[in-house]
Amino acid sequence: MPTKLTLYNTLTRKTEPFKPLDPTKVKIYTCGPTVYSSPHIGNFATYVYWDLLLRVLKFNGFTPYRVLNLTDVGHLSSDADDGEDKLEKGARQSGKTVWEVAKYYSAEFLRDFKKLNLIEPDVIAKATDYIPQDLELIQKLIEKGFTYETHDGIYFDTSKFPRYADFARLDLNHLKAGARVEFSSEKRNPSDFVLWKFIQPSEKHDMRWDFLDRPGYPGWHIECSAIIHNTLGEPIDIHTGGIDHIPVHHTNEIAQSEAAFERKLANYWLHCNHLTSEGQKISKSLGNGYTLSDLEEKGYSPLDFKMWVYQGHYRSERDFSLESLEAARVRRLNWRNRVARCYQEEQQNDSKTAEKAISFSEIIEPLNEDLNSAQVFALIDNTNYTNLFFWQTIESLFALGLFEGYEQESEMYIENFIEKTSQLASPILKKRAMARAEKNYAESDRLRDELKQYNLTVLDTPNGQIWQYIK
RNA sequence: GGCACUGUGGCGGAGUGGUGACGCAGCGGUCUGCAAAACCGCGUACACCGGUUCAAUUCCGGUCGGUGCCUCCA
Repeated sequence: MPTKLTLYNTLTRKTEPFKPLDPTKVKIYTCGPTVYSSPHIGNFATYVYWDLLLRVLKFNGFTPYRVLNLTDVGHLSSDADDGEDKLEKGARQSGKTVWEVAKYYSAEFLRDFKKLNLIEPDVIAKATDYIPQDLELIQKLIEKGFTYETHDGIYFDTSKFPRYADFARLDLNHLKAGARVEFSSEKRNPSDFVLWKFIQPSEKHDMRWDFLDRPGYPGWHIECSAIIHNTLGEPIDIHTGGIDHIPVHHTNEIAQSEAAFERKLANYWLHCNHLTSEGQKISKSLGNGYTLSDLEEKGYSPLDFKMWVYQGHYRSERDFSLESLEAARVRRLNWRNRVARCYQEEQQNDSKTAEKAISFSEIIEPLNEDLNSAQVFALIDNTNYTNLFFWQTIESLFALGLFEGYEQESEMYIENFIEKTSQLASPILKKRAMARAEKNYAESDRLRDELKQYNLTVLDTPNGQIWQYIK
């Protein structure tokens, strides 16, 4: 009996059985990055986790349909007084236009997304492509009386939405006592947030759109509600994001969407925890945190990082270090070599049975319990008898590049890498077998060295030679 | 100040009311031209103090430590 998928739902704070509205189209929305700087490993950890969610959904027979947004406008860099958004700031610092900055970092994000072997979203929605939809939504909220206007923008009045505090279980009274929070005097409630920001005549803001006969730009939260409404439609099945989004962004998103459309926004809310890096919080504003390119320069594949991510649970606090990445790298290398070994064994005797291999229901069981990849990895390591089919299944779930090779120059994954490697190695292995038969060990060792240029070595097993990857 | 999370061997990291997974690192053995792999074996790790219980790492309370959010962030 296969197990049923259960997921931890922030909405109820419980692990619940997953029941989609429509199994043939499971509607998923993922809060994407703000494209104003290079994404770091902490950012990517989340997309790595949600990639597993997609693959586990597929494994359970569902068909996910997933929208990811790219925030290329409108997030303020600091307090409301400042009024400068992060993209504009990035542009000013680099001497580029905001549009160029957004384009540059979007491309970088998508490139790294690919490097991690992540399933491409069905829709990638740029915030700037949804301004009319934002305004439509804001107009609706204005008409319904959820908003008020101040000199600097249109605000959502959170007191008009009684369920406002429910999602994050906020204590709104104590929010007021916050030590670090300063309130705009024009705001009616501390938790009120801006839907649309007016650009003051003295302000420089390259990205601008007219609304109510004045130039302005969207607030931080509106795009997600507008994009969901126009690409998926409420309610959606799963909304994912980082844990930091619970008290503000997602709380506000729910308020906007549910006030406007009077339907539940999402049935399941999944939040992953944050990474720290070598003991320190990773933050864009602090400017710390490795990028995937940093790791590549140190000789690690993006997929080594992926291995590292899946060794832990998405809701745990994780601390990244190069030392633990090295452990993940070696583990992944060992897996790739096990795959290579299976390949060579099955080449030799075409029907190798893996009667002691673990069953697929054993693999899926921990994954179905709120995506416990770490436990599956332990099962995999405990399984001595595997075959190629087994590893293909593992690869379909984790996409760790066990069958592929990565070419640094072209930044492409090479398919059929094992076959190609085998073709390279087999003539050398043949010569070496002859040399060993003649006890010509000098020649045998020379041939072993020759394999190094292909990043390979050779093992002498009781059943003959087997090539293996060195790194 | 408010809210939440967390403390497992050298480094990571699952999990459970009743012999403490797994990876990396380390050690011993079998095997081996060498090497490696493979296989077998090896570590007295569950912060501390109470409580509940026949039994707690697992539940409850407290202490100490760490972290996150409440401000843009995944």
